[in-house]
Amino acid sequence: MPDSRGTDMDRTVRLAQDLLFFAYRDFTNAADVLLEEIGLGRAHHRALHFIGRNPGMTVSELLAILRITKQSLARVLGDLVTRGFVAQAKGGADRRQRLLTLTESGAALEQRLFARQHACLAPAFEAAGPEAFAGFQAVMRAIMDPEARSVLDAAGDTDVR
Amino acid sequence: MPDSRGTDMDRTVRLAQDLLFFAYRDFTNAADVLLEEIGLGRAHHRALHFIGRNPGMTVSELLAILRITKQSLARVLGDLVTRGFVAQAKGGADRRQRLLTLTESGAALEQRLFARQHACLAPAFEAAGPEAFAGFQAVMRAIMDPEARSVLDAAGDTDVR
DNA sequence: TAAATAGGTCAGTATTATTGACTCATCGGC
DNA sequence: GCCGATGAGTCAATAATACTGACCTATTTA
Repeated sequence: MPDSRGTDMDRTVRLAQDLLFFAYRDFTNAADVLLEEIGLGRAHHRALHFIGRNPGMTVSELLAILRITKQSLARVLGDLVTRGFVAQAKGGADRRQRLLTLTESGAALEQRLFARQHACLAPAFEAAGPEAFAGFQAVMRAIMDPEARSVLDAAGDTDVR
Repeated sequence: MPDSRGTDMDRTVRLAQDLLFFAYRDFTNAADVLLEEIGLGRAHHRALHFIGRNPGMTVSELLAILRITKQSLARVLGDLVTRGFVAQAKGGADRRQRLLTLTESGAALEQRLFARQHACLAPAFEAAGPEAFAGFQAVMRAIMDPEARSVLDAAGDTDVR
């Protein structure tokens, strides 16, 4: 006999809190074993993911997406550059910028990490069906702030349908 | 001109990675300002949330849900008990157990934190509509591991519809 | 030329988590 | 009633991720 208090929307929000916690936990866990083998953390994975998704992006752009400080990113990015997973090139238009790309081995690593999360997510989407995915996408987009939505659109995350 | 490589499902999974990252980030951020005022962290919020949702749960059950170690929980739970937000009662059937409940002030605090996330989530669900929410729920349930799904069911998270 | 911007760096600290090794009280089966 | 298993708590050391604040360099722009 759970929460029978509150409005319908209150109960919906409580449910959603649980859904977000468990789904996000298991989604991120999917890549953890591999990350530990390599000796990297989730922060490194996030950086690899977004650099792979937006090749040639600047450090500022990555900072804006991750919403962490320059000093926090420095450690992570330093590790990735040192170990040869990420390359930095001077910007053409603005030579102060460092354009970030994955190296060949960085792309290979990202691919292996991607495979883990693919194994977690793809069966879920198959099971739930395309209409459910459309609803999922609509809700997730509505939850995030407008700036994140435009980042998504800029990245070419058009409805995959 | 983004990822045109990979299968349709590959692109769907890439999109989902972004959706999960941004939505979860902004969902958790919603309560952060209030948490900082109170001098607590997200880990404290998670504990308050699940204790409020499952009153009388044991420490073991909470550990199983959060999937952290006893030592990690000890700090968080210690803070919450010391500051009078959580009460511990000896179990009736098994007196080794400590049954966790929110105190009056704990429930009040959880309510204030809940309000922040309500303000983030409710408008999103209103905007996306009930069918989208159903799809969101189906996908999120499918992403999490079976154990988490049964925790959800046990908590009375029946389809809110 | 001067201010602003992109990026990097050093130093110190906080939060959340980990592993490992214990103690104590209580339960349950024999 | 004893004894191993279990629920909970604790001490100590460490790691990952993040923060603030203060600087520095190179480059762009007004």
